[in-house]
Amino acid sequence: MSRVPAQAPGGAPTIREVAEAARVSRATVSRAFSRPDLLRPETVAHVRAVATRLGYTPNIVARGLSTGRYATIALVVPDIANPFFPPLVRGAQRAADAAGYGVFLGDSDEDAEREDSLLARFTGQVEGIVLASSRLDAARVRRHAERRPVVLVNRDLEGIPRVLIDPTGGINAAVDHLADLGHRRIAYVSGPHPSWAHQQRRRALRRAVAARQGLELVTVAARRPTYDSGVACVPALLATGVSAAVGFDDVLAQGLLAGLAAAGIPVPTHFSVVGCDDGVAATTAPPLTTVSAQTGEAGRAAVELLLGVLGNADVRDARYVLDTHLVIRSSTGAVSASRGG
Amino acid sequence: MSRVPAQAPGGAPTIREVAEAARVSRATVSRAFSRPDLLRPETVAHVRAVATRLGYTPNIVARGLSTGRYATIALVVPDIANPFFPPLVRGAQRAADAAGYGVFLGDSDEDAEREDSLLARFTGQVEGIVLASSRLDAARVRRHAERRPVVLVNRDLEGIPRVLIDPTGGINAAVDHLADLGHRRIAYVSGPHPSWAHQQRRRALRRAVAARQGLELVTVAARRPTYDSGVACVPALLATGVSAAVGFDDVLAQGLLAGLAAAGIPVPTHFSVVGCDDGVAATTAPPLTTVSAQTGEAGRAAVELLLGVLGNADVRDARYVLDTHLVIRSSTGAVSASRGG
DNA sequence: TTGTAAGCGTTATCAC
DNA sequence: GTGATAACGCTTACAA
Repeated sequence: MSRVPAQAPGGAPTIREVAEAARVSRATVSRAFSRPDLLRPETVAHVRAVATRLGYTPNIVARGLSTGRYATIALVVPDIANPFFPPLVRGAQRAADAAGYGVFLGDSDEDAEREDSLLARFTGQVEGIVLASSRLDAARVRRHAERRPVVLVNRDLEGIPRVLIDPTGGINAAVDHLADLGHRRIAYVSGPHPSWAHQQRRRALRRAVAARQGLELVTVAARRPTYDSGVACVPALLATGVSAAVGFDDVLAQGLLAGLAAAGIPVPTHFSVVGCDDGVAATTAPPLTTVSAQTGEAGRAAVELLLGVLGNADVRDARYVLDTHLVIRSSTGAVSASRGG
Repeated sequence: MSRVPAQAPGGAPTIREVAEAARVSRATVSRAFSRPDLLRPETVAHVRAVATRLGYTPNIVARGLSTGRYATIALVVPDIANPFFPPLVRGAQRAADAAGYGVFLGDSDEDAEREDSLLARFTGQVEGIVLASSRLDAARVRRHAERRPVVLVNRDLEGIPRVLIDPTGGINAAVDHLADLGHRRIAYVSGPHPSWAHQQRRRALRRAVAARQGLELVTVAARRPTYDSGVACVPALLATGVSAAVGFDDVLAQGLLAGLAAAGIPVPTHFSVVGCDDGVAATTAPPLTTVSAQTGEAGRAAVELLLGVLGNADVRDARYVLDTHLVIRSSTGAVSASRGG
């Protein structure tokens, strides 16, 4: 067989060349890297020296083919351009890197079919998969989880390890905060209905409001969790007569801020807005009071959970819950006379 | 030898099992997928049917080991959390996916050493590399380019294919725009000195200002291209007595906006701000007038260039230049009486 | 402690 | 048109 050498340009040296140069067998070279404890120290030193001189690095792909350990995981997100994900991706990639793992990134573009085909493709070449805010139905997620270890982020499926961002703490604090400021009627500007995060946030809000005397919650449906959609929601929001709103996420809340400004309603003196995620909240105008989530930590935790599964740790049904807290900035204030709840 | 099977959970079928079930040789199964034109149509159909029944998919890693074609590229960025990169990553991943390639993502965390080690790791398992806004010195970039095909984004090294975002068009338009509004003295709030993008923007600004009568450019050094740094720059910016500023990027410009607001300077009536990139410009308050770059397109183009190189297209010294244009929003206005240039 | 050789799943060469 | 078989680069029983 004579094909294009795998390491085409530069022709990276193989284990065989190192073996010949060091006058040992290929097995010995292999062991000098993967099981040095089995070799005489001098042998290890000698082989390593020769390898370095030749610029040899073990070929991870070939090793993977032999051992089944590809040292690679996949991370699939619905939309890397959504500010929620970059910190998560960063945390995940960093944790993987620290463990010597490479990360395949997949962007499903919010599309279940696309996500499905990305996963099908990855299955053959990764050891495990982190699925963040999956758009797949439970059955399909489980199907993939049968073929490869899967860790979910913000999706709660029994039997599949998952890291969940629990909005309860932050939402409770937000409702307390708004109540303290004198708000009585509060709106939730909703997220995408099938989203786990949306379900959780809505439920947490309902409970928080129900637990406090004299508060009322109304829901305003946003078309999509985008800035533009937030802007567009403002008339409907104002029509409800509330004096404060909690947005599904920061981006939506930022749109609310812009729409309110356009409508001539000053924030926070005449209307209060709370965001979620703390992704862009620090840089809005005014800076958003928001339910802060540890997004990067979620990415990190998901990867560590996955590595745990791969290392046979019995975390089959792990459920790692990250809590949230309220960060008070400048988009919330005392209820005004004109719009008191 | 009896090790953990490569496709551990679920045990994906191999080419051998399909061959046996279909009563043909492994070679025939292989050809049914990679060179169906060499087989009788009925054979192809039969093999494919059996494969489907068994749930067989060719193992990309094994194929890669045999052919040297891993169907995988690497994309390395300095900081995925910087809003400039997510659209680029998205464009790149999409283009790669369309060509059947997987994307390894690396985040160098703005650190050259880290970037170096990421690249060392990727070299053995990818066909080529896209290096966006590399923090590596030219020598090191070239060293990597010797081992694997590399395409650069926003870095201009002769002999290495690159896609460049040329700020000239947008900057010229921005200077015209500001001049038309009556501004005479304009500040450039600078980016990181070693950055190619910064060098280009500064040079384009200098030229644009020099080409027009009665304009003057001053430079204000930002510590880093961040929101906070933009806020912190405002006193120095105001001390220069200019009436308008162009920020290195949108994030920095957004900080300027916030700092100006905090200083009680209304934008755009008393001060004008222009950003760069058009990453977050549409959602600032007020919405930023900005030099819009086709970030996603840059990612797409880089990948296609790389795939071209891999397909032996002779683009060794390709230099793909994307131009920019000015998007006028609400952060620029006529110079005020009090701060006229 | 080290070497031999089989095998990971695929493709390419060469027969038939 | 299809089948043997060696090879891709590496790891790992098993022997020595």
